[in-house]
Amino acid sequence: MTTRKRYWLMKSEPNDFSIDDLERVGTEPWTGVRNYQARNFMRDSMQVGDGVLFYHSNTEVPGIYGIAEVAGAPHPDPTQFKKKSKYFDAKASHEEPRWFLIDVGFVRKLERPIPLEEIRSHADRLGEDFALIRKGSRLSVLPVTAAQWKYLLALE
DNA sequence: GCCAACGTTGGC
DNA sequence: GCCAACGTTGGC
Repeated sequence: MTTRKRYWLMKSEPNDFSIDDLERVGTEPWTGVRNYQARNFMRDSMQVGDGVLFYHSNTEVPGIYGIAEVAGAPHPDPTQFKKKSKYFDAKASHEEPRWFLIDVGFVRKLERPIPLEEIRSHADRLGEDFALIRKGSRLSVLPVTAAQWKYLLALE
């Protein structure tokens, strides 16, 4: 059974992994998410072909910098098993993995980044429940409605 | 670098 | 199950 295309926003610190890095490598396994809500979105709700807004956090001008897509089915995050990784999780096992990820594929960079500040100024149109601008929300993987997707990209 | 907000851990 | 302590996120 197929389900209609969904939309997401995924945050990354550009010092760590930027939209330019994604353009270079083409596809990247989204390792290192250690938040259950974000994991659940990747494990349970994301489907190949879903749209992804690529967001730069912890940077001079935080905002949406590009478009990506879900490029692979969910599978266990290999870094949880690697003792030397900073994402190692002693409570995870191959039999019972705790962390799952999807692969993210490059689509395009935005002609013009959409700064968080500008996104905030459209809060009334985007809705109070939009997790990106909801007070206190720090989710690094979050759902975007089709209407929000369209509205945000119209700002480009 | 600061710090508010939030999530997780662990003692009890 | 409560909640204090701690760690992390991420804007500023």
